[in-house]
Amino acid sequence: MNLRQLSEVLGLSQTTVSRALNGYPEVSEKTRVRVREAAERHNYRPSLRATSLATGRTMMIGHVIPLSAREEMVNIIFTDFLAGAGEIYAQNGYAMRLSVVSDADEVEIYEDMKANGVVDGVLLHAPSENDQRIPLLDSLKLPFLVHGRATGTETPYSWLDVNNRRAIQRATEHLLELGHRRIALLNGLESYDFAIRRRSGYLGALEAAWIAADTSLMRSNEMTEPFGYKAGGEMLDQPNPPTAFIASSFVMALGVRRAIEERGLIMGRDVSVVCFDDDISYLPNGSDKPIFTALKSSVRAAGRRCAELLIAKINDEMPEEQHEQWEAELVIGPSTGPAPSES
Amino acid sequence: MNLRQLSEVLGLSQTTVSRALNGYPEVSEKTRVRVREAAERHNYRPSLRATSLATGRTMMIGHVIPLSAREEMVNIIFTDFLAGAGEIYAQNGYAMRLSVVSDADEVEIYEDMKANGVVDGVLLHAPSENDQRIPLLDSLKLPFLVHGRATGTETPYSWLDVNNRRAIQRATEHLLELGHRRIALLNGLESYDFAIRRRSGYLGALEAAWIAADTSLMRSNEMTEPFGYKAGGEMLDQPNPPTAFIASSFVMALGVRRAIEERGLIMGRDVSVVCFDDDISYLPNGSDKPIFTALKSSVRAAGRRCAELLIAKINDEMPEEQHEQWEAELVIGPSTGPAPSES
DNA sequence: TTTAACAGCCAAATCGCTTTGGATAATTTT
DNA sequence: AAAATTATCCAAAGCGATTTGGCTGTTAAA
Repeated sequence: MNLRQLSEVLGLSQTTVSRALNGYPEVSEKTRVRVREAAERHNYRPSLRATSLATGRTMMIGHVIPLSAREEMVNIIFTDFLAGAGEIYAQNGYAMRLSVVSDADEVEIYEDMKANGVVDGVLLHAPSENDQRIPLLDSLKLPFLVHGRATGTETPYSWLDVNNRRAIQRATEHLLELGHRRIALLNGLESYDFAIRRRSGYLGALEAAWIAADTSLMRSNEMTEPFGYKAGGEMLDQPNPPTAFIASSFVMALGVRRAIEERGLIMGRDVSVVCFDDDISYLPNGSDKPIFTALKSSVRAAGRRCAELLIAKINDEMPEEQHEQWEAELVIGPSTGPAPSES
Repeated sequence: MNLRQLSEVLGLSQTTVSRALNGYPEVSEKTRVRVREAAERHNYRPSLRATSLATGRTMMIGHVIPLSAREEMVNIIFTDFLAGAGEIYAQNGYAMRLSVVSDADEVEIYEDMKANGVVDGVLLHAPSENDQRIPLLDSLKLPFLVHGRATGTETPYSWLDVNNRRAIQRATEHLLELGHRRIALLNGLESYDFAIRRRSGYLGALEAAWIAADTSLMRSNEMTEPFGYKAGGEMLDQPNPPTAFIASSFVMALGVRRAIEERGLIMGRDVSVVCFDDDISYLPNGSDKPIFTALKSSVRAAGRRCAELLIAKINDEMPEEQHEQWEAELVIGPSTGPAPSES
């Protein structure tokens, strides 16, 4: 049943039926009720295809996953972030459009989305330093919101981000206060802006404590369990091993723990570990008591908020670019303790 | 630039331009080249909105996430499965449409999708026993493919599934061969069909070995790390604890391991653990050597294959319903060993 | 040489909705 | 009672593609 058929059944014009259903005032309350009832009775649902051609809106929000970033992004971020965003989208009548795309096509896909008119807005993930997608989206006049930030970008844009620098700085300070001097950083890929900021927080705290950074204690890679295990193990096997680790993700910290335990050491006594915890629903940092000392910030909540901001932007309810910076919460767990005295 | 403008520029009719670009034969090779070049030059891209209204196809495939299942589904399945499916979609010009929906609306959403015409097909996740969505989708004549199976459903439908029964049966047999007699099962939610099949495999193996099932050794819940930890710990604290565990997911097995180690026991010596391993990219069961003895089957590969099958179905290249059952591979790791002798 | 077949192109209808610009009747204002 | 509003409703023009049914010349068959 389409609009024409419904209007014929009712003996009304398509205009009136359309207006009645969409709540326009040029329709008497009596007919509106009559139309609503008929629509209900005949199970009429407007074709979104036609509506979007007529209105230019698709009620879809685009998320692009570049193939190269699959390992890191799809999993860590897309998992809970999308669940959060999806909730808000649903509440507002939107749906998500995910497209996996090879890196070479990454610029073109945004032009396509604009020209094709398949989405009303775009959520940008995991920006790098000086991310080219931002000026591109801006020039395309496609509403977008960035989850994270891109240092060095001159185009103004709206974003929501965790204060990554401050978070890791606090993690480092916490370890310094416990007397640690050899603190390792297992970071995410430093092509991403968040990882750059985290390193900067780490280096800042060390510098403030007059400790020279040791490059043998700094590694950066995809945030997987095996990388945490491997890099952590190698550092522990060094002649002058670290007494503490900062891991950029919970999953990496699991790997570090495995390396520690495999060497007969005890986490929290012999070696301390702090991690950044995105508060992943099915991999929580302990349900009752935490496993790791961590800087915690819910990526699902971020997804929700990003969705809200983007929808506001699409609806032109955002007069100027908005920025939201969240502070991560320091949760003390059993994985950190005083630095072992030198022996 | 739209079709009309392009055709005006070329001095051709819209019909001819459309046909030239879409490879129809009623166009001379000379004009086709001319049209292609002009399209390229003017950066013409057909509006998907208009195309889909005209053709009735949207080049989108729907995935529905019911809110209640968020914890379990979004994460475990959606993570790698979507990455795999997304790859194939991209290769074929499709994109994914994710909608998060509250349970009450779950039936209606499919009717909506059909009536609205927003997707060309649907991928059904995590079917339960006698899943009502299957007859519904069938009656709606919306092409769909089920990842998993739904026991008790009479409607014929196409599916791809792992042989869950056989997998867990083999896991159980492996432990029995090692001499274990008290084997615990930590299963996923048994409202899902896969969990029912796994339990059935477990019970079947026990029965074949003339061992009575002990309900104090069977638990079922969301497949999270904390649940594995909690249930595993409680069982170990029982007067007559199990000597081996079967965990329905890798993440749960991590929880079990934590419970084991916390009690000063050694996994693989004092207590054995086998798990089902979906081969999650960022949480692999060890990169070089496995952590757990496991039944392994890549959920990402399943995503890829499901996408292929569904696309074939949409394109009417599937004469009758197809079924594909995959066998999980038994990987022996250090987490299993002979049952400790009674003392 | 006539006729049939075909290659190449086009005008116009179609998909199903929204929205503009009236038209008509009822109501209010003068 | 006439004029000006206002409340309701409608016809038709869009959105931008695809596709049906024809209309011309050319070429091949009779």
